[in-house]
Amino acid sequence: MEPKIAQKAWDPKLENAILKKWEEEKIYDFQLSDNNYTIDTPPPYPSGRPWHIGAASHYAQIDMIARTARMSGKNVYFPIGIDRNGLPVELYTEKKHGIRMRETERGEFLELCENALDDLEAEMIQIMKSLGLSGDFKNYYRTDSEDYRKFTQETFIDLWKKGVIYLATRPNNYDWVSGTTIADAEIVYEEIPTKLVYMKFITKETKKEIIIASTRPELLCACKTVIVNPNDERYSDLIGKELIVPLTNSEVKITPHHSAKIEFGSGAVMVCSYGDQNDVALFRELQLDEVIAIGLDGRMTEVAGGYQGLKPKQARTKIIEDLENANLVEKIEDISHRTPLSERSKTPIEIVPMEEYYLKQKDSLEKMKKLGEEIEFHPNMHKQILMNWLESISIDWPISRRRFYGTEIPIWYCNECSEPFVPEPGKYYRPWKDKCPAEKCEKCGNMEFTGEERTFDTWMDSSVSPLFVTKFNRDEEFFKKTYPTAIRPQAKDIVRTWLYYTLLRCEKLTGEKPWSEAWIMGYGLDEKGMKMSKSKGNAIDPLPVIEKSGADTFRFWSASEINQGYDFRCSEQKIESTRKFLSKLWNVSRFLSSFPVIKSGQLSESDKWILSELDKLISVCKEGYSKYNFFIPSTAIREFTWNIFAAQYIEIAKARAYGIGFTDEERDGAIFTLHKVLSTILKLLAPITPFITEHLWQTLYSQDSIHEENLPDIENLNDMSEMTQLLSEFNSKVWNEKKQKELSLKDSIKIDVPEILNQFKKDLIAMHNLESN
RNA sequence: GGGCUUGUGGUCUAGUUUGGUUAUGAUGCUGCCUCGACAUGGCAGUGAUCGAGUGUUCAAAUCACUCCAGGCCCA
Repeated sequence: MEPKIAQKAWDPKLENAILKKWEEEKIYDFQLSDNNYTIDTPPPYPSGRPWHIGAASHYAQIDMIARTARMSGKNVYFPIGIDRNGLPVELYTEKKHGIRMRETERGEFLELCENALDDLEAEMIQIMKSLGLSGDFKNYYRTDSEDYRKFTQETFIDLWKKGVIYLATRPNNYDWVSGTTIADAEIVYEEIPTKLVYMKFITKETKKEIIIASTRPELLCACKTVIVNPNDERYSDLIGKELIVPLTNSEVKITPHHSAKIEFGSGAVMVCSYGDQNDVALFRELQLDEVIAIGLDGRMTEVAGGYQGLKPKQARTKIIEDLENANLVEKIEDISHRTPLSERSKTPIEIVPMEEYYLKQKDSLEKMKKLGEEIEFHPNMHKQILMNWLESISIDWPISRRRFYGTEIPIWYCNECSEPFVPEPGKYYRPWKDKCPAEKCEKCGNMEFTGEERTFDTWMDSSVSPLFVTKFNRDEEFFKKTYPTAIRPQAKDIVRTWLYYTLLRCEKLTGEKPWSEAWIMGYGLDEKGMKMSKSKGNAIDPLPVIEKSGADTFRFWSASEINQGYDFRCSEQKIESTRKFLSKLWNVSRFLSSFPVIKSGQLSESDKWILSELDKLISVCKEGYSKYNFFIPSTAIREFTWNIFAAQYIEIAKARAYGIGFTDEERDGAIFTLHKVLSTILKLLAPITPFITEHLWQTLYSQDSIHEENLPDIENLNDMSEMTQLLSEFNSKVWNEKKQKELSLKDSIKIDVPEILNQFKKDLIAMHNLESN
């Protein structure tokens, strides 16, 4: 009989037609029911070309989660969104157009950002679609849409009213030339020659001289402690004693701290507000009172006494002079110092306390730990990232940014008394250009307002994704039936940001956890295990890879090569070689397509054996799927299909399937079993490789989509797995002997079937053309 | 500098939780083979002192400690 499948290999080009069919038949459309399974899909950020191949792999696996749930009988809600707020697009736009954000009119700059995002987004959507994501593309959302930003603002207003948001002045990176705070990403470091001044401090009790080296002597007035390494024997008897600071004559304590390097300078370090980021950390850790020595104008403040009004560099020259005149300098070394500069103005940044908005989090940490305990993590080890982070949180969350492309903070200030006005929720507010909705100030009656120019930290937007997709505050029934969502799939590098902030915000807004499970994926590295980056030139563009090898190949590679939660290496060669398995599956199907699909037959012992192996496979796969660990089913299916089903069983059953020397009932047993095994394999594999399984399923077994089927159930058949190795050893033995005697495989040979394989004797004799006893 | 994590044939990977024959599978390489699904195939072979060291034990890839190298996040 002619095979129904004519082509000799799986052609990835067939994927396009299948995609189109799925779209036309709307098989993944979501209708609200009582059995909803909501995925809090990560909205990817279009930060530049090409998209990260690790991210593409990540989304392929998220789709496997959706398909697994769907084939387990759940009503899957799989929203698709794009995250579009934040710094990267601003930097991308500045570079692309050769402009500067603060020198460009705000509205104009926002438009350029939006256009850039549209371009990058189009490519990401194309990749997600061609990967076969069964998500809701028709209603995909953007975090910079009016709707989403309105929602972010609403949740902020809610929290403002609850009193968990406050303004506070804390140290920030500050570029006094362009008058703005600087994100860490905008700092560049340069080696700059500077003077290391060895100054004489005096112990209060014994009047002993202690030498302390610093590159920032102008900050003596802001010195609050001196640290020494606890292992530094020179100072061990001075720990806890007081020192007199030169010139200012204030008193500070000597504190032990591991960050003091014994070999640098004199080993004793003065801690000032703020010489560098280490000072900030120490002030926080040791709970010191900060002194503001440098103001927003970039000049020394009144605490600097006689140096007030000077720029730090001028003050430094002057203070060194004064120290030398007072004989308070031991020596001065010329050194090269790694200095943080503003990328923009190329001037050294200062760390200056500035007023920003904060969201309270310190008082919620115990609650967060409890929720963290309740959420099931896949793999469980990554729960530790969250727990460790909760242990180390020491300040509240600063949520305001002095940037343009983000959700605006919806606040106006009275020009007269500075009283803040926070509007009613329900509208999208842009205070930098919109008129204040209030007629007059509630406090003083003044009618003039100034809009807030700052935007939110981008995590303020992303952290409400589960609330946005479940229509919190906008569709009560929908929300009730979809929240808390089922699962949060995400990458491991943003557990401390996205996962944590989502937990925090959702708890504060709803009192509940946002999801029951969290699924954490590792990071995609290059083939040598190094981080991929455009500058290193080792980034792999996923689009051509998917176009060449096909989405199923890419997906099967992702499933079978990536151990759950661990970092993984990406190599084009590896991806391409995965295709061999799909080819094997195709040809097995092609062979079976020459036999009719029948409902029953008389099962031989070999049929019972393969069905018992199949039963074991089902149980292994379902166990893997229940943990959303696709490595387990993909490798188990490959092993079974290739090395047991194709290599052993098909060869054993082939002669019987052709019916030569067997009764019709015996023949039908083989044909029935062949189809039963293949159709089960296809269903088991459908969540991982949706295209080829759909094509084969519809060609061989049904008009309907395989993705509307359920995963097969085990039948608890008698375990015959001890036969598997015996059969394959016997078959190898026959094949080897024929080879040694230079016989063709169809030639007859005299070998006895061993006693233990007696039950398979008839099949084995026909298979090998044995002249047997 | 701190926290978490990884290190198994040329390459990738299973096994480490709970120590126990000859360390799993894929890929690569070599040789042979067109036998009625498949040369994108079949068969056979090659190849690992399990990152290094020390310790515990009758027994260590597996447990403990130290070191080296990579990754992620935070300074």
